[in-house]
Amino acid sequence: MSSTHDPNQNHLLAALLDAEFERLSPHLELVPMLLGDVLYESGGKLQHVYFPTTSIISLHYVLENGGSSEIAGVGNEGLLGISLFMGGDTTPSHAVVQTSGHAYRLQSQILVDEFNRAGPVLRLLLRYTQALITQMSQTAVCNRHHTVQQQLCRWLLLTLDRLPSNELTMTQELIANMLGVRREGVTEAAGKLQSCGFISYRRGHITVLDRAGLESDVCECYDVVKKEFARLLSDVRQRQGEAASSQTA
Amino acid sequence: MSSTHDPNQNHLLAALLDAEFERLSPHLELVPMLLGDVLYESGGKLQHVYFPTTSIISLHYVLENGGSSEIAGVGNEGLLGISLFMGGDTTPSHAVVQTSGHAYRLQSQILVDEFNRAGPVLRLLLRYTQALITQMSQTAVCNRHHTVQQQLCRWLLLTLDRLPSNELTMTQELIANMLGVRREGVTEAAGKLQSCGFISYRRGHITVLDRAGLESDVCECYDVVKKEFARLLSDVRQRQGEAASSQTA
DNA sequence: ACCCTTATGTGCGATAACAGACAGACGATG
DNA sequence: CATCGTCTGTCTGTTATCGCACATAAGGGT
Repeated sequence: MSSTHDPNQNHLLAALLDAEFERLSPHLELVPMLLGDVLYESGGKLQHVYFPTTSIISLHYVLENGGSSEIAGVGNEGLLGISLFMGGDTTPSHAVVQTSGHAYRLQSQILVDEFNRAGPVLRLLLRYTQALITQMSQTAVCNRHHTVQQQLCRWLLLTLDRLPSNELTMTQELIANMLGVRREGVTEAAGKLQSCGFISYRRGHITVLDRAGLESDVCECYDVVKKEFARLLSDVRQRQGEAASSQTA
Repeated sequence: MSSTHDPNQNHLLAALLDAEFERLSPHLELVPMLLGDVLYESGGKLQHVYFPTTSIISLHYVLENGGSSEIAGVGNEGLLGISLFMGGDTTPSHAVVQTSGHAYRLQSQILVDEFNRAGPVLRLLLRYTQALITQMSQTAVCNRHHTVQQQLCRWLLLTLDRLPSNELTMTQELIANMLGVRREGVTEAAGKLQSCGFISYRRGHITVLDRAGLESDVCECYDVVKKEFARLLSDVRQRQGEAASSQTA
């Protein structure tokens, strides 16, 4: 990874047909994404859509009392900014960079114009949106029925799938904000995972040592989301059959 | 309500322009919807899309252990079957009739064809889908952070907004399934609301006596959802400027 | 090498919701 | 009017998570 950047690192961009890619390509702008960057707040209007390559963006809702929960993450499998083409321009959610890295961005209007051609790009983006809906829905059920530890496993695995390495830079406090639980709850759950040998961590860095171990602890929600993404998006990897098509984990 | 049925009772159908409505109208079929009817299960394929008029449909996810949670409701403000035009054909969710009544249905292909014209219908349906996304997201956060009683208030108000009367036919057991909590939890919360004089109930029938009372107990989630629906869909009430445009409660 | 910010560990009590069991009471049905 | 299935009320104990307070430690900056 690292030094060379390529739009194909984003699965949606990689799935475009040549004709569509050629139209968009001149407008793609590589931008660095830094941990904590706020891309929009509730009701804010996006100037760009972002196609992450090595970064991960967290979509979450914030309550009046300060509580919050992540409802979905956006990594190299997707894009940030669906409200632009869905027609609402804004959403009540917040978008924050959860993992530093890069993304390609596009002026909103460029994507909207392409969407309005009502061709393959529209169909691809709508399929992605449906996969995102599944992720949000499953998160809702998971919030209700599963333990913090199960949810931590789910979150770790979903994050891991979007990263090139098995190490993530992330404090337990931030994870707690994502999951909408207390920091101490994450400390406890992470401690158990570490004593099982599944992960090891030190001040803001988590290394996954035993992916299978996490998978044995995770709730079904992880699988549901992964399978739905695979079903909706795996067969659209159309252009340049090359590169890692490891969508299904 | 009752004896006369009119497609305009569904806000989405009412929002169509004359030209689009004329195309779809001959294919609309009025069907009764009975409490408990299963319209689809996880992965099942819909033959029709449904535009509820006096019925309400619950979308929920079911876990392997039998637990479940409603992630959104669909009443006269919307339609059931977004996965058909989003491109996935199916979703992992279940759809069950929550309140008996009627709906207009349309052969899937008819709606998909209309959607593919990429005209006003596409734009309307996508705006509705975005509103639905907000509802799902807010439900996810609400599941995490708010008490059963607050969620019961939210659910009662959202249901009430879709009904012509202030009485709903619904056992506490069914409500518990919707909210993803125990039946006893609903009994307790409903008991408090009754002793406050906000509602009264008897074996499967709940009458809302003091709507403002419920609104004073509800969490912010109700307002967020209502306002987002109003923002996204109130200005699309295009055809026949008549009728109750009381989208905003 | 030191300090000092910041991340992590841990120990309370409090609370909301769960799990299961059972009593009572409504109201449809015959 | 009597019966019986089903809905509702309530009790017990248990558990997960919260909320807060504070101790410890890691590691970057000067």
